[in-house]
Parts: sequence; C-alpha cells; structure tokens
Amino acid sequence: MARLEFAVARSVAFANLGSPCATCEIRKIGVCGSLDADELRELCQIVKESDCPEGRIVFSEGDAAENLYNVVRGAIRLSKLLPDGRRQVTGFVFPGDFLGIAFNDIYAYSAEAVSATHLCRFPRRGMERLVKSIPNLEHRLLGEAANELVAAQDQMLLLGRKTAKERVASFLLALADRARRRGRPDAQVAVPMSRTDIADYLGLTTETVSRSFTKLKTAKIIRLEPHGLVTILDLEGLSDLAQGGDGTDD
Amino acid sequence: MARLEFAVARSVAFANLGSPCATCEIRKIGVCGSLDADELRELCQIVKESDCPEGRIVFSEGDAAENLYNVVRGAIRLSKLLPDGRRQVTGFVFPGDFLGIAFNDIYAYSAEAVSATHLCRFPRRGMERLVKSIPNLEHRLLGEAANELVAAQDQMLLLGRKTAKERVASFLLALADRARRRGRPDAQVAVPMSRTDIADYLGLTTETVSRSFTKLKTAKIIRLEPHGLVTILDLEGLSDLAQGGDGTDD
DNA sequence: CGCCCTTTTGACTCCACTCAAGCGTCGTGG
DNA sequence: CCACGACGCTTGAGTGGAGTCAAAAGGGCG
Repeated sequence: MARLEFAVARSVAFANLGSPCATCEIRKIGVCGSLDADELRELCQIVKESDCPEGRIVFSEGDAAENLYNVVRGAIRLSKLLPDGRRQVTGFVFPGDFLGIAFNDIYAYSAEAVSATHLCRFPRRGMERLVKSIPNLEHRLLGEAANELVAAQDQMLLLGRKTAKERVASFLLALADRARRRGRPDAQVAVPMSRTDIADYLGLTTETVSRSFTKLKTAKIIRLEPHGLVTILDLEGLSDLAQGGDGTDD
Repeated sequence: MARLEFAVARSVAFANLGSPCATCEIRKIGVCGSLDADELRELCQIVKESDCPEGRIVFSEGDAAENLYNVVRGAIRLSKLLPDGRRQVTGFVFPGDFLGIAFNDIYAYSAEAVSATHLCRFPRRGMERLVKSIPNLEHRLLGEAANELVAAQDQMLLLGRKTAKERVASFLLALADRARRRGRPDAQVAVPMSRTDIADYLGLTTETVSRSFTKLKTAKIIRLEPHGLVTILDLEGLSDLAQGGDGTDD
C-alpha cells in the first residue's frame, strides 16, 4: 500500500494545474487512458469526484442508472439479492475498473464500498453527449464490457461446476493475477473483503470459505497473514487446484 | 414453428433483389436493425451466410476470434470445459442474438448448434473497418454486450444461490419471457435443448433437472408436451418459485 | 483491559449427486 | 410392418459435500 500512497501524494501536488484527470494516478489503466489531451479536457468537464466510506451504498439494484463510475482507490462489491435475503456478489471492482454499464437505464445490481473508496462519477447524460464527439470512448467502453463478459463466464463455470476448494483457489488466483497485471507481482495478495463477501461471491457459506482457507493453509499452499494479506507459497499447486487437480503433486 | 417457416419462404422470394439482409426476417430485432439502407448495404458486403446441422461446432474455446455471428434460425449453446470434462453452458443464443463478442481476440467459450441453425457470419476485420464509418454499429454492439452482462449476472445469482427447483423455474420463465418479447406470447414454450444441456446450464445433473420438471408437473405448474414443448399452467406460481417462494399459494 | 465482531472449528443434517435400473421414442434394417 | 437397438429421459436407492446450528478463538478498537 505504501507505494500507492506515495503516488497519490505526488499527484496532489500538481492538482491545481487544472483538470483533476491530468494528475490521476490510475488514468493509464482506466477507460480514460485511451484519450488524448483534448478529449481528456472534455471528459474533465463532466466528472465529479467523491469519497465513499466503508459500507456506503453507491447505488442500489433497480435505481435509475444516472451515472457511470471509475474506481480510483479502494474496492466496490456488486451484489444482487433474492426476496428472502440470499445474496450473490457478482463482482468486485478495483482501481482502474469501470462501474455502472447498465441496460434499460436501470442498475442490475447494487454497489457498495468494501473499504474507503475514491470514485470518479460521470453523469450518463454527459457521457452520451461526449460519446458522440469521442468515438474512441465508446470503443473503450465496449472493450471494458467484453472484458467483464469474459470474467462473468469464468464465474459461471466456477459457480456451476467447481468444488468449494476449487472456488477458493480460483478466487485467490484471480486476485493474484490482477495484482500482477497491475504491476504488483508479489506473492502477497491483498484480500480486502470479508469472508461473508467472499462466500457470497463464490456461492458458499462463510464457514465453508473459512474451512477451505484452512485446508489450503494446512497443505502449505498459502499462508494467512494479518490485515487481510495472503501469501501464496505454491502458485503451481494453487493453479492445479483451481482447475480440478486434487492437490497431490508432491 | 409453422408461422416462422412461412416468413422464411416469403423472404426467399425476394432474395434476388440484391442484398440478403434486405429480406432478413430477423433484421429488426438484431444488431442490424438500427442501420439505415446505406449502412445495411455496407454490412451486406462483408456478410457470409451459413448453415449448421445439429451438433456442429461453430468455434471452440481458445480459437482465434475471427468472426462475429448473428443467429437467424435455430439455437446455439455456449460452453466452457474444465480439464476433467466438467462442462458449464454459459448461455443459449437464439434468433436475433449476437454471438462472438470476444476480448483478446480469443473466444472465451465454445459455440455449438443445439439444432439446425442458420447464421450470418461477419469477419472481424471487416467489422472493425465498418465500425469506423458506422458509429451506430458500435453503439448497438455495446448495447448488446450490456444486455448480455445483465443476463450473466442473473445467471450468477441463479448458480450461486438458488435451489434446483428455483433454477428450473427461472430457466422456464426466462424462455417464456424471451418468447413473449419476440412476439410469441404463448403459454407453450419451446425447449429445444436436451436435459443434459439444461443441467450444464443450471449447474445441476440431468437427473436433478428431470426430477425438478416432474415436481413442477405434479404441482400442476407446467405440463410436458411432446417435441420439447412445455405448457405453463400457472405463470404466477412459476414466478414465485423462481425467486424463492415455496410454492404453497393454493 | 475488556468488549464486540469476525473468523475458525466442531457436530450433525440435508439437498443434490452418484450409481443403477426401467421406460419411452425414434430410426434402422430385416 | 414390426423387431431391435440406441439414446434420452425418468425414477429409485443410497452417499457425500456443503449447509446449518452452535460454540470457541482471535483481532481490533475504545
């Protein structure tokens, strides 16, 4: 986390030069990354920044979809509810990810802050206007949506066909993969969400998630550190488990 | 089915007037529906039509994503496999639906014909060129992708949190809803796919799917007809069941 | 230090899976 | 035209993995 905080501090020093986007630390990985200086200035005119404390609801399933968001810092969980309270977390949104692509102008899920989160908010109206003058923007949004679709299909495979152990292993691998792609190729993976959130994401109960973690720990495949950190001791073993290997390689 | 066949026959009579798209019976509901005459002519220049017999593989998970498709008649199933053979069907594609939106230029799933299917094939290269001159096209593709995302999230809720009975009820409702939106507001729903396909779609076994159908039948909520037709006798009861009601309303 | 909330562990239950047998339907060939 | 076989669907009996209920252990914060 220390490295990221430094980047933020440096950005703040330049913040009064004009557009907030010009100094955004996650711009290069977000949707905004594909825009040139002029386009970025246009985008800046409609963006509003905001902070969400842990637990804050950004929007709820069924709300009119009035905004798009880009996560700058923190993490968001997306979830759907059944009438009797059963919950499915459909995804986690991390810095650089887009949030709020909706159809029918209605959000299909709720979004809540897993931890203190910093967001860029783009009014849908303004975006629609902007899209007409910046074709690149829609292209990038389509890419983002295609990405999410691939992730959703992987998750369907996980929910429909994987065992509890395989689900937890896949989840840790996905977090590690993401961290690696975002330039933190560390064996230490940050797991900021609660066991309940993980359970609702993986279609399990907290007890089963906890037991699965314990089994991975006992098998010397991971180590549970304080502050929601997990050290991956045997990446290959974890990969095998995630796709149906029985974990008996050595 | 008879009504549809008639429409096809009529289309064929006009087919030699020029572009095949001009007489396409599903154009108004597909991605092509939002194009004007000029744009349609451009699209026609890159489209290739093709027929797939039942069981034919259109493309496989991991293949280079060289084409986009539009289903004209029939049905396609999308599926992913685990190394040990466990299968998850991630979706069914029906007439008017788009197929093949991929990221990384690699298909994330396999596509196979559930029944004899007629497809329009668009080379990706050509589409990319076309998208530059027809911004509308990308807009429509984004809409399609957003739609698929919403469906994927519903499916995650189903796979992660619903019981077997709820899953089968939800599945039938989704088929009925689709038929209604496509102008066949009938209590008779066509279920063209096998129990195995349904099971792999719902994260169950064929036996459990079959038992669930039987229970719905015994509860007088549906009636199983020959040729893969299902009559919905109690739509309200089915809706209740799909979302967690216990089915004890009368 | 003590409280509260999350996580872990334990004992038992149950829903869906597995294995197995019967049934119905369709297509084929005698 | 019917007999046969193949395949898909249904039904039955028994098992097991994850859920439920309950209690202990850990960790963070005032």
